[in-house]
Amino acid sequence: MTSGQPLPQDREPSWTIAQVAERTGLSHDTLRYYEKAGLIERVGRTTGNQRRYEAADLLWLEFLLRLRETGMSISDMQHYARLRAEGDATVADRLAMLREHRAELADRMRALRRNASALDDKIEHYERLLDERRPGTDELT
Amino acid sequence: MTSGQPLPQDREPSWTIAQVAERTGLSHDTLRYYEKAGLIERVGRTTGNQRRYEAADLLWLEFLLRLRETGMSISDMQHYARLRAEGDATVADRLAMLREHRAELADRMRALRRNASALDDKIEHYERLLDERRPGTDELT
DNA sequence: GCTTGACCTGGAGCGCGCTCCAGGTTCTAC
DNA sequence: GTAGAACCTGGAGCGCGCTCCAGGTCAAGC
Repeated sequence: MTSGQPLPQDREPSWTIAQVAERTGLSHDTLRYYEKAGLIERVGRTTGNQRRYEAADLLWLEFLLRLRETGMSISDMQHYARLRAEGDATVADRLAMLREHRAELADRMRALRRNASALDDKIEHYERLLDERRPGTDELT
Repeated sequence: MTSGQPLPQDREPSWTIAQVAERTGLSHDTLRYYEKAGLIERVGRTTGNQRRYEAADLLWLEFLLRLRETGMSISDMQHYARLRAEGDATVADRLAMLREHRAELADRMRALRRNASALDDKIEHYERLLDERRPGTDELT
């Protein structure tokens, strides 16, 4: 009867907050803040109340970071996280959120491309302007 | 001797702050804030001290908005505006700033594309998941 | 057992980019 | 000339997304 329950060494691997911070690029404070804000469900603890992140926590964090990097606000991520916590019944709602976010992202990317090419024009303009001002450089070589 | 100096009706067109706000999508407060912050050189005034924006002001504002929309911070825009105010001698510096900004923009756009396609995968995954859960819908029609 | 560094909590503070406010002046239309 | 809308200034306030702090507890190596 020593092997019915998972023994300590059978447990899935877990990471300290410092390791997760290192890996995600988030600070300790930000990780704790995300948990306090409800973006992450309460992370498992040691008997001494220290966080131990598991693989699933890391996957979720990576997804959150993708949302953040594509410009989703904390409050929208909170909304998404709440839906997720409610389980499979909210899959359609989450899909709708992702589709809307994706569409906004497409808009922003279009705008960025437009602005980027306007910047390119300006840069080219400055380059020509500088070339014209130092015409001797070439003639002397 | 009545036509040597530009008469009032010869003046170039100008716009009130409300018209510029309407046109740029910025609020009155933001326009005043940008001027106070040194992003815009002091705009011309009526004798009664009310702002009258001219064509050159609008062009510069549009350029600033392009920098802002591509993620440049106010303090970097202040730096750029200071260089511009110093005149042609700073063209090379401004070009360097624009090139760096453009490179950062390219990086961010690459990251956005990566994240966008990861989002697309997730969206597809949810779509399949929903389809599988309601297999009857098709069979009955 | 002790030391030292990592970790905990609740709550205050901060930098950014505006936004709002009070109290006053100017412009426009009648 | 007057009413009402638009504008002015300096400065306070705000929402966001963290970041820092104080005052403690816990864990790992010696």
